[in-house]
Amino acid sequence: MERKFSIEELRRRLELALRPAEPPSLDEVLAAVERNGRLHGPVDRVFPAWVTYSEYAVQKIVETFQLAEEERKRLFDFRDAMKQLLLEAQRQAKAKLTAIYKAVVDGTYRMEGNKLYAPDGTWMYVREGFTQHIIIHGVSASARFPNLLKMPNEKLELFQIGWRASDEGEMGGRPVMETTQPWQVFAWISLRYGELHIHVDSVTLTRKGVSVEVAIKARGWMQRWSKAEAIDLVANYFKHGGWTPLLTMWLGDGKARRGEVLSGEYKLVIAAKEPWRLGLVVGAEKALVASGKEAFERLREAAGAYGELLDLLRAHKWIEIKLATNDAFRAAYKLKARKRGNRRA
DNA sequence: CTGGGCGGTACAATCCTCCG
DNA sequence: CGGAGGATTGTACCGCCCAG
Repeated sequence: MERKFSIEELRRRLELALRPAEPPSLDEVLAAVERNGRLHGPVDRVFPAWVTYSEYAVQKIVETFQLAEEERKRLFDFRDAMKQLLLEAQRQAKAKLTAIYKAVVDGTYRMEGNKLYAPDGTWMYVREGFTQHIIIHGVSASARFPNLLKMPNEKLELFQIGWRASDEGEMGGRPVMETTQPWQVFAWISLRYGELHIHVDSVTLTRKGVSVEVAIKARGWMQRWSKAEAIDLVANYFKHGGWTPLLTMWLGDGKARRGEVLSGEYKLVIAAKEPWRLGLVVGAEKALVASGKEAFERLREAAGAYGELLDLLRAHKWIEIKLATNDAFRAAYKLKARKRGNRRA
């Protein structure tokens, strides 16, 4: 059944998006990132959450990695650029959504093609069957990100291939990442360091509040692999016992199944158009690449120093690997979950 | 060439129904 | 009443065009 555009539903989502909200605490932000990697909520909560996360990540990176003065400076510049972009995007999003909300309430809006217009010309995509979102215009910046990991080129390339095989795209011959998950920004640019072009792309109205899409182009790298080539490379390395590209591919397109891992069921399932290239086919466009606790062990080992970064980023999929491979971590996690459950009950 | 605007859509993630 | 699988929703990935 095709989703029908409903003005009542739009109004509900706009109210949620514009609801006054306090900025979240760092703990709340990290809890959201650990849960499913995403940040949702009113505009006044989501943008500050992104800022808080970026500040946290940069601070942690500085504390964790040995960096030269110049590299630290670049990191702080990157953080400041992100903050400025996010706050500018927040203002623009708020202004646009407010104008649209007013038009919806007053009944002064007008539909044309895929767009809903407010009287002042502000518009939003509302096409049937697609996500309602506004485009953020002119909020972009150049920045540089240091080479934190300083790994040998051969190892770096293996990680890059995995991202390319999953979430990484291409724009004008350069690698790009568009994401609504802040941990992915840092996990990715650490492997595509150097000159970046950052762009706040759009703000989507979801049932749980808005989400923000950030696009980053790595200007210092050429895109060397097509999607299909990268997937073949991952499969080939894996056939010969290489787990490194599989780790980043799993971070991108792996199925996160925390419940199964917590109940002792260990399966590495990856989404792919041609799943047979990767392993046993388990349902439409899904491959069971490996199973057993050892598979998660291999992924954790393959991470090496990259694992330290994923640790501090609190990436939800990395947490799954840790839950599968670290008994103390799993026990602490279950204890925390139980406490939360008790409080609620 | 790069940056930016516009838009399209495949498919992953999540929700929810319904069947045993 | 749990969970398989279908339906819905959101995101990730893509391409084209234009200006500077």
